[in-house]
Amino acid sequence: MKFEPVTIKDIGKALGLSTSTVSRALRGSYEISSETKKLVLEYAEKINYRPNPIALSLKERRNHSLGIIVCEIANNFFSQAINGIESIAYNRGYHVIISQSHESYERESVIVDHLASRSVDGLLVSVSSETKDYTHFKQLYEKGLPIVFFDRIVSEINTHKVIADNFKGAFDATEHLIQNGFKRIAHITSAPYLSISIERLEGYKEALGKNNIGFDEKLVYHCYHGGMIYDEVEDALKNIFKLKQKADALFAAGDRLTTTCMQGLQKLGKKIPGDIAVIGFTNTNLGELFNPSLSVVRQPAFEIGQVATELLISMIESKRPVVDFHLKALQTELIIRDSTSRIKTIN
Amino acid sequence: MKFEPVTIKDIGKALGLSTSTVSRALRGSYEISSETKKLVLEYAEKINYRPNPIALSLKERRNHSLGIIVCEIANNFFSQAINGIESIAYNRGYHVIISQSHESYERESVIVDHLASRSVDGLLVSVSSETKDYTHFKQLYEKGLPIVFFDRIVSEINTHKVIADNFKGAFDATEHLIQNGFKRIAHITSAPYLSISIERLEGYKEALGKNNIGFDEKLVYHCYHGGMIYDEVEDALKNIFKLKQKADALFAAGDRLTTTCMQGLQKLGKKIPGDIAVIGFTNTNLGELFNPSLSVVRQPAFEIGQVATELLISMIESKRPVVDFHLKALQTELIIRDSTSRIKTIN
DNA sequence: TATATTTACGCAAACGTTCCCGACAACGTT
DNA sequence: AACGTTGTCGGGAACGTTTGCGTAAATATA
Repeated sequence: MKFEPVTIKDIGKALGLSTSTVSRALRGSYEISSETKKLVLEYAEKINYRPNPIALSLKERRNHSLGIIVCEIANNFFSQAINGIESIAYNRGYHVIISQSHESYERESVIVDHLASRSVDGLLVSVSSETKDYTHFKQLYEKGLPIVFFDRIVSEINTHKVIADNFKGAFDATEHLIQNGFKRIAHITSAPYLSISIERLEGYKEALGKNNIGFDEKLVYHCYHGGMIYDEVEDALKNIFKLKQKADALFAAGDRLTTTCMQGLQKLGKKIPGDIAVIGFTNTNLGELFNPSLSVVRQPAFEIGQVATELLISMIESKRPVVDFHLKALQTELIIRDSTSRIKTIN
Repeated sequence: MKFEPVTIKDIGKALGLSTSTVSRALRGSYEISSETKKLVLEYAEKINYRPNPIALSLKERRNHSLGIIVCEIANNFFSQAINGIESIAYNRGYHVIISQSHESYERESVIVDHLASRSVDGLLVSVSSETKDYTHFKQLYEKGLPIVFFDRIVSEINTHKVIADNFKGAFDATEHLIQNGFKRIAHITSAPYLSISIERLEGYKEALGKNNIGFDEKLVYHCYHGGMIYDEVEDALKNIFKLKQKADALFAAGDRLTTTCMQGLQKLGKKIPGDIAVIGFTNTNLGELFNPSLSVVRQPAFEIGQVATELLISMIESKRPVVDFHLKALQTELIIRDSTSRIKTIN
């Protein structure tokens, strides 16, 4: 099938004008007589003329489009963040191209390449959990492609970064558990080199330390696929219950991780919070429907998307090279429900 | 900031060759000597040359990109469908541009226009719940832009359409309720003119009829924003409980609708299934974590996305005008859990 | 009336690529 | 020796748009 849009040439031909005149008339240039302008405008309206943005992109070397790379859109945090991104982008006249890495380094590299060569004007990225090498980003960035990292950021690239205050969020979650009487708190998190894992682990440790609870490495489990692979999570869970000194609570450090943990615990027949209390970093708004209702640390996903996008667009539209970079950390919200309630009975 | 990619001209200049020679060498044309080819290829590799797809699009009047329009990506059905779309698109060399209508007719028109003028090669769309007028689609379609509708389809445009078997899914859900002893089955659904609403309502009626239960209009409620607006749902729920002849079960006909109903019922303090049994059309995979675990009709979202994409690409790549259109209806899956279990006690 | 200024428009190049066409060697064939 | 082949390569147009420059006619100025 072929789709033949009408061009500026068609208008020119129909009206006996040159393309330059038509172009100028369309833009309302002062050097076109008002009659001609009117003529062109009316005709363009009539035949429903739309400028070809491909041609414009070629000329201006600008696309007015933003590339987004996330691991998965079927993830409450990311779908909310994307809504934030869109809300800003569209207002500023930018289109948005979303791609999913599915936590694969391989796919991420391909996507980055593809997006860059498609001439997106900038990139908004949360790196995949498999990514340890950042040269694919670095190369483009050094060539001048604006990139803003959000959520999972990369420290070795000096650009704007937007995150939730993961340290504080993790600290709050852990301390909440401690205050409710839990002492052996397991921590299931994503790949250890991921910024979010590091930050959240630190917050967890800090809360333990502050409350005079020793840090026990055997209570920390890394699921390299962030909860996307069920067995990874179930294995971690099984290990937790195999410990001689049993864990009495669980802090899950990610959206999918949290829900997958809940599924795993259910499958293993564990009572929450009787056998184990659970709190998770998740942006689901279904937490109150769960059995038991789920205590969560909620990230301001929408706002993170917004802030990141504003920063990116400011980079894109900056005349001079940007040298002053920000790391913005937005506050998380602790929502306490039944999955972490204090155990009343003594078994 | 500026991003200056290397072009075919740069290669030509560096190697003392014309652009045409370089172009041909890159494509491996037979009329270029193998030494020259090697020279060009190696140099291109060295400086990391990437062809500019914008220029290609301009030339070929093809984009190798597909536009997707859905109401919301933060919706289990759609995010899964999008995964299906991507899985096919990327394999076939197409990029995917996702846009959200947020159930607004206004936004939908703008997006359609924008996408079309951005020269996507085709459109995959599930219409917004506000959309009653389809001329924005028709115009483009008649001009030759391939469009495939999925999920919420529009009957008056003759093209490929891919849906779940909504009739059967609704029939199964309703009959399941009936078989479990429920007789006054409320039906909360989306805007009445939406294809999915019509099909599901028909299935619901059919199941009632087959089981000799009279259809009562007062049991059917339309939430025009498909569960996106909480109050709409709460109002419907309140009405249900105000009925003289009380409803004993609820069939919710959408993803967001189902979860929002659950939230509403919780807020109203209703016991499920004691006060009212619930089954919903939803693709959440968290149904078993709910309290009570949720019976659902699951749509093959991923497959729907795949099939729709295959059909779209076949339209795009077809040499001759496509005249033979398919309506594919994929089977739903009934997953029975506790929210519809037979009531044992008599209050 | 001759010259300067304004008004209103067209020409052509450019963005990066492909591809038709033509050119010109170095051959082999009569 | 004259011709046709073959193998390599370059020139230039085209895709749709913007924009610097040129220019003709119309008007204003001297």
